[in-house]
Amino acid sequence: MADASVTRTKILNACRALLEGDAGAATRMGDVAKAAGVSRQAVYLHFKTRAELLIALTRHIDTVENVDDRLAASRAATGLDRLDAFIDAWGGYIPVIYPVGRALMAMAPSDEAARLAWEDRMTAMRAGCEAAVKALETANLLSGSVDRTSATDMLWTLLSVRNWENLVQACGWDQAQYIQGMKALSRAYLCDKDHLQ
Amino acid sequence: MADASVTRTKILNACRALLEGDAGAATRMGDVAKAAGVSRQAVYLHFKTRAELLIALTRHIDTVENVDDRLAASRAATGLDRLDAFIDAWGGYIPVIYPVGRALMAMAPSDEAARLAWEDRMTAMRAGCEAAVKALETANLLSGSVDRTSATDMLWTLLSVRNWENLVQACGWDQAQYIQGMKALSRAYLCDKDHLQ
DNA sequence: CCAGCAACTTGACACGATGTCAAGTCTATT
DNA sequence: AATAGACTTGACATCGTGTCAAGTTGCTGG
Repeated sequence: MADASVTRTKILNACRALLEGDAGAATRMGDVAKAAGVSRQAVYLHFKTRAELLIALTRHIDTVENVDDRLAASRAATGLDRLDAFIDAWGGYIPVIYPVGRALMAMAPSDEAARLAWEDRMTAMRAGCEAAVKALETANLLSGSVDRTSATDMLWTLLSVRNWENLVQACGWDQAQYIQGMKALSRAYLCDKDHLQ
Repeated sequence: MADASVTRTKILNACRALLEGDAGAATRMGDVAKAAGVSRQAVYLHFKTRAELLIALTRHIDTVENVDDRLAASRAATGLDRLDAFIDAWGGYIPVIYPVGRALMAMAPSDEAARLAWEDRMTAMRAGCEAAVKALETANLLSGSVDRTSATDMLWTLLSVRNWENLVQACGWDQAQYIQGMKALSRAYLCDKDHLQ
């Protein structure tokens, strides 16, 4: 399939490296081409638009970094463990997709395709939040003062990439602190105080 | 002073109206000019760049909407009341600056001036978070498991415009729900469970 | 009354990035 | 040797920002 083309892969890898570098989200199509050692047009032959390139890159990273495996662990757990496992899995994946995510988020206001693609990813992540909330509910750990939807909304918001960005990038938290903080935070909000161990 | 110029004010008001309208953050300099009933150049005579216009608009809104008065109430309160009052004040102000903030945030990745200006505002907001945390600490209500800085970092993150955007715009919460949710959330994280009423 | 200044208009233009187009080159395959 | 596919080259359209220069209008002080 087209996904296996050598050039295509070179472009994706070059793009990823640039997004992780100093230029970051400002990376241009020409920069990608140069870094991949191909012409600018070659990039357009594989990806019709910049948004398409970035979207393809998220999928490429998902594959290379095994998102599915990462998230599998959380699906096995129940109760509070499930919440923790999900935060470990997703929270641990954020730094991985962050560079592309950042670029995609940056162009979202002006590019419908980018916006939709990122929105889709976030909707998928929301399903994980919902499952975690359901697991809490099943274990009778969900606070009586929040319904399932609000709980999901809130957890989804708390685990947003923006919040990771703020804590880790702006506040200088390290990854472990972030994970711990998010576990404590969501637990504090979602669970009844007296039900906690 | 220049801030009083009729044309300048017309431009600011037109810009604000457009940012609050459908076009939103995509509002162009030409659109502003047209809406203000002046030439595009007139806009540039008053504001050197788009970023400068947006920054001036935030200040204009601050004045018109009395940010200072809004925040004054929270400065009088102590303990848990201070946290609540701050959330009421800041949380109630978010929808007001959101349209400009959104435009400023959208251009932040590519425009240093816009980034710095928004960062400054957020730093100012952080001071309010820090004061609220200090008030909790003074009242001996701050959880023993968080230090003052992490508590401030977290509260600052929770009260970010992005989180408001996510809950209110994406999840469809109404303003009152948002305020209530944030109060419950920050209280749950920041305060010791047994110290709560 | 008019000289002069300040604010605004008009229209052209440079720039930087995306995306398009057409023609040419290179190479593997048959 | 002909063909097809992948890539290159270089020109070009588009769009928004920001700049520039020359004109217009209206107010004001001498």
